[in-house]
Amino acid sequence: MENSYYNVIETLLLILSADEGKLKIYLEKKKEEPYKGYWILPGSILNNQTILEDNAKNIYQKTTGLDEGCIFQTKAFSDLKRDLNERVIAVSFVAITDKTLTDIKQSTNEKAWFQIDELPKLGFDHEQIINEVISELRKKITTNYDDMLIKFFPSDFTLPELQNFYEFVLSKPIDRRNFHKKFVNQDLVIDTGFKTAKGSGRPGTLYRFNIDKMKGKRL
Amino acid sequence: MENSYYNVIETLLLILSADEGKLKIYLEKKKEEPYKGYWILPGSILNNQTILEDNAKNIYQKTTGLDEGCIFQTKAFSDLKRDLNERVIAVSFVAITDKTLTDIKQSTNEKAWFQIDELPKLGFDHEQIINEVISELRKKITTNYDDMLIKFFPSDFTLPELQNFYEFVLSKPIDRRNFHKKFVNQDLVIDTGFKTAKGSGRPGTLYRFNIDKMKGKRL
DNA sequence: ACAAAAGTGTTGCTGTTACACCCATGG
DNA sequence: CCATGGGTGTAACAGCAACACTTTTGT
Repeated sequence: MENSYYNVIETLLLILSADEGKLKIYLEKKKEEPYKGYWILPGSILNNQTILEDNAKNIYQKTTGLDEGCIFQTKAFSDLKRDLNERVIAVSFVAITDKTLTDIKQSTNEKAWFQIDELPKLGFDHEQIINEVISELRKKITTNYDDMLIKFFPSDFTLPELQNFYEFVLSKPIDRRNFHKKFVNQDLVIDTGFKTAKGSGRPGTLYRFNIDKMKGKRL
Repeated sequence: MENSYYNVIETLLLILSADEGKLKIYLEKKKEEPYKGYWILPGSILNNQTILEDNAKNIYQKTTGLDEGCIFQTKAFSDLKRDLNERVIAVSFVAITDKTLTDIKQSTNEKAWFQIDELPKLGFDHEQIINEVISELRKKITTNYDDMLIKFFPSDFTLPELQNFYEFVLSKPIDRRNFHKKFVNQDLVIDTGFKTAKGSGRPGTLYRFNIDKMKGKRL
């Protein structure tokens, strides 16, 4: 590999969702060598007539079938040995999907969702990329920096569900009464009037975020 | 320009400093066409045997003469018309320098420091890049996210000096007594025992950040 | 009736806000 | 002695942390 000012760039997508009180990521199983049988992030090589954002959106669309979505750039990775042959620079993006889109949540032999603390064997440096990006993201979610917590709950949720996710991301437990009080007393959530139906135990109140109060709110 | 999977990448450096209570940026004046006489960010084309971080460090070293420094990656810009000929992807980095390094602060015809709210005529899309990156950074400084405020004050400072910078970045005034109390009462700063010498008016107490208390502290 | 999950109240502490006067230095 | 800039106290309020029991549902 000779010295050159031309570089190969790929876009990698971390498709995430708050599901069952966990932070989950979508991965695909590699069907051919190299890394056959390993899991990888969806991605695509960038051509010089496309901007990074469009490349990321295209992957998102092809992968999930969704047109809209919260997608944002995170970090560029440029280690010389990232790929097996020439150096490929990866620009990572995060896409956040609503937990209620259960149709794309079906696991098959080729694609599946994983809790970010239970990742399978990953190809290339994708494990490192996921860890770096998620580590940054955890801080943003738990402080609601860039309104990141809101983005994971665009539709209705119960406070225990929100708390489970929050505790999972924060990796430590929080007092339930204080958590509840904070959101209700400060009008950060709005009672939809609906309750959860199924399951044992008392049904939970379904809330949604009060965007006006929640935007810019620091947790 | 034909379709290809090879891309040109440049690294652009935003060298910043908290000086005289303002946030300032280092710029260079372009001596040749295109954009002759306009100001631009220092930068360098990336070759495929170098990682982005090293490229940024090299620019920093050549520009400031300093070996060490707080440098971190911010965002990649990939608009098709960024450059005049083929599309060049810019990966921006921020470098924060100590305000006390006054020797590199000397303005010449070719290089100078500007307050980020008083930028000169800029070449390429560098104004847009600066605005985007600084807009993100302002939020981090004022909330001390990623300990960003600390990074701008590695050495001694007076509380009024810190407050001036803070108000400049936040773009709104703060009560002096409350600002003082916050930092002193919570032991976020340590009295060095020294005072400012020159100037009219009562000398100010020189503090430095109490790193243990300040790390992770949210303002 | 019991198991499972959701809901709630009080108290003390800590930090925030709003507000006006005194102190140390140089000229 | 005056101009300039730095340092300080208090009271009302808001949010946070620590604490255990009751309510609603399904089985």
